[in-house]
Amino acid sequence: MLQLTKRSEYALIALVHMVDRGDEVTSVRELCERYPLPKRLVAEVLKDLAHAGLVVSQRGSQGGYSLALPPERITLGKILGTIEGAPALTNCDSIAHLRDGGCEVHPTCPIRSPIERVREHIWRLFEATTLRSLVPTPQAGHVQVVQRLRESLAAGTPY
Amino acid sequence: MLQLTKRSEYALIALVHMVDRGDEVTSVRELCERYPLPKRLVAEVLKDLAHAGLVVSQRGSQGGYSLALPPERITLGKILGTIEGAPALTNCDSIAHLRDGGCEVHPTCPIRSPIERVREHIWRLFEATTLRSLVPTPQAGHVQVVQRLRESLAAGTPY
DNA sequence: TTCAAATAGCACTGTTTCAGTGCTATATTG
DNA sequence: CAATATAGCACTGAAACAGTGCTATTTGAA
Repeated sequence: MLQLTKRSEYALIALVHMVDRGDEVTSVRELCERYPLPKRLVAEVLKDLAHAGLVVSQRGSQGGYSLALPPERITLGKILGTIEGAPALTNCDSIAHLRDGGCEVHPTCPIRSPIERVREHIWRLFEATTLRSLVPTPQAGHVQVVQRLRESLAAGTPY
Repeated sequence: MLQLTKRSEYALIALVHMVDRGDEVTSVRELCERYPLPKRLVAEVLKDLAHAGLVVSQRGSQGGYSLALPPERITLGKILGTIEGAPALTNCDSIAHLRDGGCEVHPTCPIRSPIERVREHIWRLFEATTLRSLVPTPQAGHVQVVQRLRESLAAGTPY
């Protein structure tokens, strides 16, 4: 349940790898030599990340991808939003559905607003989680996320 | 992304409705008269909830379902776990996959343990969210969830 | 007793989403 | 020019999901 797609998984692997690489470009070939990933699919994912401005591409021989922003400024929310689309927990608040005239169950639907709060909390977690904090070695990222969550709770917002 | 299934949505609608009903049984017909839901599918969902012990069924005429536990003791985690199966964010830690010898990418996979922490945080949120707190009218539930999250953070667990 | 209303159980179908691939064009380096 | 990369677009097979068909069983009431 609530499973991330393979695309998101590959995106995270690639991005974390690029953090280690620093300014050097990372090619799809390099990624697939280190991890057993399907080359063409990883290429598609990286194209999406480049289109979203999270990575920059260098075409041609010796080309590849590198981070477009420092890893502290790339959030898990932005990554997942790019690969999997806008966040939604129930079908009520999917953008496509709202465009068609809103939730059919609403306003009698009793779970819409409460579940939305849960969704928003998860989304805040994703937006508070930086790419830097996903890299195992430095511990600073984790502290930062906990700090921001504390602030979020202290601000009085439910959940 | 991270969309709940229709089954989970129907389960939540039914359970919230049962909170309002109190000790009186709620039939599938009653639910589908109030909300525009597919009757047979809602019936399947309620059967699953009954099998998991979250609701008790009363067969025969004038039968239906009612909560097997007070709404304070039914968690969102238990509900979603029942309808959608065990929680997993990446494909690495799906139970079926682990049974087949573990993640193919691991141990070179750099994102396994960090993303697992995110998953655990979301799961804790689900387990800290009671059915009572999902019912709009009383505000006590929300306070309770925030309190439990504060305790979780104060205990020093990351995220 | 008979009937109607309800759950129990099981299997099936059509649709959608997803993982992965084919193919061609374009850019860059040597 | 040739090799190696990304850019773009479309397609296929498989899996998950929404929803339905059908029959059996239980219960309450006429």
